[in-house]
Amino acid sequence: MRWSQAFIPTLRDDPAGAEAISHKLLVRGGYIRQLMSGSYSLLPAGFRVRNKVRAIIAEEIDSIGGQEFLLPVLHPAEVWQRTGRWEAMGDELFRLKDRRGVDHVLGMTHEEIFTLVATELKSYKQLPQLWYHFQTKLRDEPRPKSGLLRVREFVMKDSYSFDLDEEGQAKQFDAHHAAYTRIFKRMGLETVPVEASSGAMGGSDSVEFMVQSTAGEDFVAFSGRCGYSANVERAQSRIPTVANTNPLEATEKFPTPGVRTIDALASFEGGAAAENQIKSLVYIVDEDPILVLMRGDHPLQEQKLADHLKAGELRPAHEDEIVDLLGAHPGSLGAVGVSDVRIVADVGLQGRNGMTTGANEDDFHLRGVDIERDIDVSEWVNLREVKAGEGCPSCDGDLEVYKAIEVGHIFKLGAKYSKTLGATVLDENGKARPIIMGSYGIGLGRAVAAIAEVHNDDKGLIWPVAVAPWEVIVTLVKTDPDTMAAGEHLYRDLKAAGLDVLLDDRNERPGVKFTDAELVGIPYRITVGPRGLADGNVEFVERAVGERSDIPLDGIVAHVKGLVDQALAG
RNA sequence: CAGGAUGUAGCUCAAUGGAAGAGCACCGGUUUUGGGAACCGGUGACGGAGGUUCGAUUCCUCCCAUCUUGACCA
Repeated sequence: MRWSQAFIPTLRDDPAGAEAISHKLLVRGGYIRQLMSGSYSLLPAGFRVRNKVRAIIAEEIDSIGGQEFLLPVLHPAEVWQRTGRWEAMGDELFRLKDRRGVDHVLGMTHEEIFTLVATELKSYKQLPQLWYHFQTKLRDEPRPKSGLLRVREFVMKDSYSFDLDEEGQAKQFDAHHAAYTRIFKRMGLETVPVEASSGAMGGSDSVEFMVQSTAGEDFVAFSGRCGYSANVERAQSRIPTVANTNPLEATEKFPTPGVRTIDALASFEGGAAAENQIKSLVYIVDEDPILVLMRGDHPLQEQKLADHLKAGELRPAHEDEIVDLLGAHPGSLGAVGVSDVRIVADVGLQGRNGMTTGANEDDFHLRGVDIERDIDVSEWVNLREVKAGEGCPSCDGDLEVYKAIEVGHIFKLGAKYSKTLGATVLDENGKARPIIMGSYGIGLGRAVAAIAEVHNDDKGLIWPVAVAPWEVIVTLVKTDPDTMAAGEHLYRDLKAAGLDVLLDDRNERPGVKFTDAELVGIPYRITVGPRGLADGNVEFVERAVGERSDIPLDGIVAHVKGLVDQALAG
């Protein structure tokens, strides 16, 4: 490609309102342009990067037996209604009607449609299967942000495995795990696989591939000693046990005028330390209220609650709903004497007595509460969100918590979709069995952004060779006939060697060209000018290193080719 | 959906209740250049609808859009 003919609109200024480094640099480097919130056009350079990411993924998924499909984006609502996700997905699902008034959805994922195709599988002899496609997903995100990191329209590689039994599915899951590790490594991403919640996808085992980055939106709990890693949505931790104090024969109601918070009760005369309080939270789960109990100083991890309840929709109850249910306002709530509401309590409260909690009467609390004795707990669940500094659950080290970008996610789906959509095969005994499935996703744009987020400096992007839009740029420092001729020649030789080359033949000041090359982030630069040519040399710079060296013109192609091959070999 | 912020030229930003400016970009010309050069000339903007006012880009209301802080996901 000749830069003089190329559309690579670089910008001097950061786009207004951009926070994430990848967002700023991808816009400034001429890779992407925003159409609207959460929707970006990929410009030629951006498209090239994405295609390299795509190729790496396709190669690795093919290597574990993947077969590429292309399934529709427009789906009949009826299929989503059959699996219950028409309701479960809520507002995030784009819905539309056709001219006859029939409901349709724009696919946000493809479990349903792939499963439908899989209903043609009839015999265990046809299994296992591994199917995938790269397809646009549309999600009406509540809040798109950070450029390509969180958008409403994006291309995802999603694969789906089909097996006769859990054992076969486990193999495919492990194969994906390994393939994902290779994929991300090849594109220059250091990932950590973490235990995760499978959320609305519905599944059992679930592993997310995380890239540590302050631009990320997930929090990962990590033990440097043993390597334990888990999304805080799932993470466990060890905390010191709290000894019970002040047990009472029976609960005792006492006035607490104006006390509405844990802190206020802790500092209130006759109150109790946060660790000796029971925090009572009311949630509405798919229309029904439930009462959630936590130790006063423990935060609730909502996803843990949602996972436990297998909830579709989960939200804190509104104040009027709370008053209707318990007869008091938030700040004076408790579970003592409550019998007609499901009560889910955190395991951190098990065995506790002498606790203080709201009396379900404004301005009154109860002390001396023995949880097992006084509260009708329906189930004990781990609901606490871990904090940095707490003990690792699998070694005696401490946990740290860092921000991360989720670049890949793999799930075991079991028979959830095959059962409801009728994807069954006959086993050796001629008995129909629902196919056991797994699903595995990687967002292309997000991967590109994650790479950009990690590989940059104050001058711009620094693409790993494997995903760079061009592997090498030839910068003509002057556009006189001799330099042009030498540059053109070199350009042809580099291309003949199989390299992706960009020739900067623009009639611009050298400074402009150097700065642009650095912003765009091309890994290797060859500078051609009259000065060097007089000695038979060109100048060579590796973007990541920045040091210039003179290399004979007749050896430069082999030099660069060698470096590129080495980089691609990993 | 709730809180906060912002909407002025292609981009990044100013100013103003009374004829809207800059830098960069772009077009024409001079300059022919080893780290975002100079000069001359030129094109080009007040998100939308109401309201207050003699007069609104400015003040008010609503709408829309974008960004940002909280729950979903690749």
